[in-house]
Amino acid sequence: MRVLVVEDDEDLRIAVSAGLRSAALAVDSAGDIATADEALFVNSYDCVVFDRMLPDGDSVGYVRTRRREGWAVPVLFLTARDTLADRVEGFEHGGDDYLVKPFAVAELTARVLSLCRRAGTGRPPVLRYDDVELDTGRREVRRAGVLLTLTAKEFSVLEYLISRAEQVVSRTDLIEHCWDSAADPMSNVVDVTIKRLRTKLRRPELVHAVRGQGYRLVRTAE
Amino acid sequence: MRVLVVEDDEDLRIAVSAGLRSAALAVDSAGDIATADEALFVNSYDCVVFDRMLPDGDSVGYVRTRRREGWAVPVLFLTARDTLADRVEGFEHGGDDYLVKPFAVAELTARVLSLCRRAGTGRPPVLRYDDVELDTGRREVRRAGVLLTLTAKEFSVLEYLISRAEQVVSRTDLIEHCWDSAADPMSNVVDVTIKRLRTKLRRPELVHAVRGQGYRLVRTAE
DNA sequence: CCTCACGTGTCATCGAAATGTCATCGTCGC
DNA sequence: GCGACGATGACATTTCGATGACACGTGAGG
Repeated sequence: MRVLVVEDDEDLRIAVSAGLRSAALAVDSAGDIATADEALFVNSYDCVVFDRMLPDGDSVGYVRTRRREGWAVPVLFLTARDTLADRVEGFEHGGDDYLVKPFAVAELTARVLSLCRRAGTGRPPVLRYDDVELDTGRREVRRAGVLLTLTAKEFSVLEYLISRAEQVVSRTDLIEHCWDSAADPMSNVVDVTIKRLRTKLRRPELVHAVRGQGYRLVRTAE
Repeated sequence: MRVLVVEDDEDLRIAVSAGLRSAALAVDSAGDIATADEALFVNSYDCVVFDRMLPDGDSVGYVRTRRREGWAVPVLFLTARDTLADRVEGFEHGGDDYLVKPFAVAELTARVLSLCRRAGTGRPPVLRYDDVELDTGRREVRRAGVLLTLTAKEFSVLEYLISRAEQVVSRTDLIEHCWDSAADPMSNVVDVTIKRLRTKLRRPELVHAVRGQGYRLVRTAE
């Protein structure tokens, strides 16, 4: 799960990013609409957190424009109390949410996670593949009923793999969805993470390497 | 994102193309099915906008034919109100959409973007030829239902052959599509790969050599 | 403030699998 | 039967994933 945070106040941006990261999300951030627009163009995000007022304009207007083009990524707006009134403008449509400043980072995190989940349009909160169960809400993984302790990255990678069950997922896909833009696409982080995941799953064949293409989950009946 | 617009009315074609370009899409256009077919052959598009009636035929028929070959690019049809009735023919299947003339360009743009996105999320296509099934998402190939383990090159070559089913494909074509530019066009890599592919398919006659021309898939009516 | 545990990323190495090269053989069309 | 071209098997090379060791940063707790 990858999130973009757009907020001009640097302290707040850092705090929010840190909070989201601790929930196993990959976070990029921007300080204004122009930078955000660029990031949105280059990467794909599961959710965007927009401060309402930014140095180069009102983010609601920006989002509304993008929506007309068919853009559908869920957005959470951060509003100052005095701008609260015009929330009825309807920007909470399209599965969006808002939060009034000041707010608890934990609260924001919960909402962002909920938005990400909702984006999967009816995607069940507990993903399953073979004897693996991944509870997106509790952030728990069980294999054959046994609870495993996965790290944030491992969880995130497994979640993505399950959501694309049986399909081949390239390293690039994984880097784009589970790491933020600071990640080096040339390194073998993905390999290493997969290896650690395999070890913890205690069933290495489950995550199958497709030479030159990436990885895919396979039922081990083969 | 790259889109092909097929429309015989030049004014409309220009208007539509301009609208789509303003949404940051790369747009090519054609005035009839023949030209469109050529463009589709040469390039790959994320979406195609087809006028329903074209000087050289009904585009629905064309699309249906291509679909049978496993072609899966999403299509949006532009229909005149009086042909609307037969939309129930079912051409909106396979992730397709239609729009009744006259329409707002903004509306069209939104739908095209939505189709492009959906294409990304939807299941990747399964190509078929005779008793050979090639699942591009899982990177699996089955013959007569039996799962085969092909290498990346073999897969890529087979994919290309199926996408050009029954057509003669020259070695040069194959080198250009399945190898990177470092490949030596004088070597016999292609021959060797074809040989390995034949062996794994356990039905050598399927990939038929056309002396001096290249290779083609043939149904073994023998 | 120090230390320790943990998450995460980097690197070097190893070995298997994939790919390419080459020499030789077979066969198709004239 | 001849010659060109494709088929084939053996062998060489390259590529890529797996793996273990290690490095760095951070946060909790003493």
